[in-house]
Amino acid sequence: MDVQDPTRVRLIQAAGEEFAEKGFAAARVREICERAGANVAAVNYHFGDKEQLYVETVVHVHGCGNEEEPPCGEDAGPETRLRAFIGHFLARVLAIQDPQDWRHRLMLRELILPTAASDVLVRTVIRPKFNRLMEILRELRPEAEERRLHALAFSIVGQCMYYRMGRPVAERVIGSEGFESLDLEFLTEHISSFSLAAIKAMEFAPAAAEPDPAAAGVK
Amino acid sequence: MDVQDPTRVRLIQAAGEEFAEKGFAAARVREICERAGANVAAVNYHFGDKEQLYVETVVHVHGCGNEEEPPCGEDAGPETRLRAFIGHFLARVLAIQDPQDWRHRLMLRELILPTAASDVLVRTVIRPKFNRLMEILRELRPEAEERRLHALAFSIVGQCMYYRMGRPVAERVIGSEGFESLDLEFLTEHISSFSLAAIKAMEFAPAAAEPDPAAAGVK
DNA sequence: ACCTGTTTCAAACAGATGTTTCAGAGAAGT
DNA sequence: ACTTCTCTGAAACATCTGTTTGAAACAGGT
Repeated sequence: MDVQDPTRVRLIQAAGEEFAEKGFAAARVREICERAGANVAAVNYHFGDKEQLYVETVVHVHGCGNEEEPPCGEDAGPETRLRAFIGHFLARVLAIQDPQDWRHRLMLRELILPTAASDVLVRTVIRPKFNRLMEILRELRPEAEERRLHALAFSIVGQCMYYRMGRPVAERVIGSEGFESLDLEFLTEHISSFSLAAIKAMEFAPAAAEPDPAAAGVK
Repeated sequence: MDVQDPTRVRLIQAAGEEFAEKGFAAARVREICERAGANVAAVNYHFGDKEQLYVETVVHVHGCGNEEEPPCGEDAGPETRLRAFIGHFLARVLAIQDPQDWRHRLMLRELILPTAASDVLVRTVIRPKFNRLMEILRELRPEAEERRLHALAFSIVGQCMYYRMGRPVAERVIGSEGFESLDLEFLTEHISSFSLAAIKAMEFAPAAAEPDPAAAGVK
């Protein structure tokens, strides 16, 4: 938030912090303008109204969100690529603790309480990333039907995302020192091993073709 | 929201819906009072102000949240109990689509954006449930260290919770018809099998390369 | 110097929002 | 009937919120 930046980008910066912290409804344009060192009228002059500022702020996140690409070549095997995917995903998820990084917190809000702006987000950022994951899974289990692949992908994404969404409560449940010990390296290894073990060992029962009626599978 | 209910409980009911839908900041007391069929002054008369109404509403959720218990006896094996746990958890998670059921949506907001009210929630509802899961996992893999058990528990909880938190974006990514096909029965089976396969097959490497000590002894 | 289009600023505006006030209805006890 | 207490109702209040206005500052071109 340099002073010499044009007002427009200072506004987006300040708006990002404010929206990420308080959400759209609770954010105040006066506070945003104060943070940006601009006049109250600046928002309406540059963006029309509060809502359009919000949309442009969310959209701006995507532009900065695509920068990093998976640090793993396409030629590697599916296992390696899945590990890289999870590590990359987790790294961004856990970076949320950085108070400077309002982009992820804003993104999180968008994901849970979606507005019109999140359509763009899904199309440009999330769906491509999701499709890449689906490709890896398809390589690992080519015989799995589409629905099963979706569930597999969500199982992996869900494990990672939980450390973003569930962080406040998880920290209170197991204590903050216990939570701190779950660092990036350990979690990457854990979720990768957990998921790969499951993917490789799982039997995809079509539905009724199981002889044992459910719980008897204890061994 | 019966008309003959006392104003106080009608207010909490209406406030729950409103808060769950729009969040604390965006919720309007006039709207709440209108839904409750009460006067605008009712909120301040019965609860003091908007914030205390919010606290009492959240607290009220916990009272109603404990009602249901796991539908599975304690004498069953850990695998059966884990399946029951996941099924029970998922059932509540997926019930969020019920527009009548504002409690879970409100709870979700509390978990992500925790206020003072969520301390009570963690202590009375979440931690007991989490501990029950930890017991099951300890039975399945008694040799696992505490940190690993936490990660395992979060992997399971994360998979389930994703269908609550990530629902909006997941629906847009794979299409609503694809999402609909992931019903309670299928997801319970999937997450249970996925997690059990992982728990049984996973090798808990402390860090360095273990030759093959206790980990392989499951199968 | 003059015009022109752009940007900033202080002030004000209209509407919404949480809250308060106060008169009075209703019930219960004496 | 009288008091007392609890609760409701309509209106008003003070403040906050997003937005607009019109003048002024600024930069660039002619």
